[in-house]
Amino acid sequence: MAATPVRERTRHEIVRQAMHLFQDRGYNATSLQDIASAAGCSKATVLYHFNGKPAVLAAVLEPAAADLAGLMDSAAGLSQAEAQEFAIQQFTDLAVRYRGVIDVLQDILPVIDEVPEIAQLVADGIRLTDLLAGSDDPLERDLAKFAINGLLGECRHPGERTDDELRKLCDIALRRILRSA
Amino acid sequence: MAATPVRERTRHEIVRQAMHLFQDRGYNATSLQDIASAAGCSKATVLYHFNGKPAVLAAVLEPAAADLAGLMDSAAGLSQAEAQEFAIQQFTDLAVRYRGVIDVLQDILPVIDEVPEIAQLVADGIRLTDLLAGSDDPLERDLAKFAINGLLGECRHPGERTDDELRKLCDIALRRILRSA
DNA sequence: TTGAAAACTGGCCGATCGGTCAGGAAGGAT
DNA sequence: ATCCTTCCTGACCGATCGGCCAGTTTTCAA
Repeated sequence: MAATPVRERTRHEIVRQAMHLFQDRGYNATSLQDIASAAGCSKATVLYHFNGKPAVLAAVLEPAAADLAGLMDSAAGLSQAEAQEFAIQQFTDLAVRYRGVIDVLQDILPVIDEVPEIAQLVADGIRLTDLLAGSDDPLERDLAKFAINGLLGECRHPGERTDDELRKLCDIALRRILRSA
Repeated sequence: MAATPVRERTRHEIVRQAMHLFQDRGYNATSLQDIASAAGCSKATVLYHFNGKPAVLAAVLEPAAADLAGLMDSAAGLSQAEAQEFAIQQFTDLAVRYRGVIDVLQDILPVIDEVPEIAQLVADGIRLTDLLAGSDDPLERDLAKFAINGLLGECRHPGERTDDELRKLCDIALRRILRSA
């Protein structure tokens, strides 16, 4: 019965269907009409609840962005070595939990800086790179970026791998490339 | 001078400008009009020389695709260990030489199977993954895919790194993740 | 029951896309 | 100079996109 207002029910369904469509076809290839049809409402309704298509994207990414932001807060004050181990473990977790959402980011990368709605997410992602690097060495920082790119790509095609398989793969890959224990 | 027919001169300029635009804004975000304006001709001229937008993409990727195909031929008959070392060296070379072109692929990945014009390039890319894996172990094959994804992402933003820096980075990253000598 | 607020919608708009076509301009061999 | 081929273009087309708005339906507290 839910004291859930009508507003939240529709919003939630729109976000849910948008996530599925963004995963399947990518953000750019998904139209507001596609989202509306999948959610069982009109395109105008989508725009009634969200202030434009980028706002829908931001809502889809919001849970992951919030978790990442919290993760970054928790890492404050750790030593470089501690932070790297922390980042490997937590980011692997995050990648598995939001594997579908991360997939969505791939389609946005070329124009990610033109989407102000997710600026905080992008900023936290860059900070995460620093943590993963575990050092100020430019080479190690590049390798950390390399690792993140690899991981982003590997989260594609959900369903082809179980969560545990993906977790193991991410953990091994990150530790190999970052040369962590 | 130049036995170069008019045809080839215009075609070449279109491909050259298309490559730049695909790099800067991505394939999907580049319109035929953008390409035509940059090449100093009309959109109709672009479509006179190329049978549709995907054909322009195929022409941009053609040199890299040809080199990759040749590389795969050379690898035939090598043992798994030999092939892995061969793949690491040659693919690093290829990535550096065509760093801009590889960047273009990023924007196409979600719908790459819907572009028949570059099917051979895709097929060779998959075979390359097998070579890099150096084993039939599914984990190693996934790690090879992980490495390729990382490398694809790292070829972005040309100009931020010199060719030598990129070569070194790719070599180190591939060897770490593939645990090769 | 009623009336205002919230939720929702069909229809329309301007812009942009890839692509087509009839016909003009340029070039070269004769 | 003639003529045919190659090269090129402006105008146009249908489709689709994100977004907007006037107006209708639904919800719910009073």
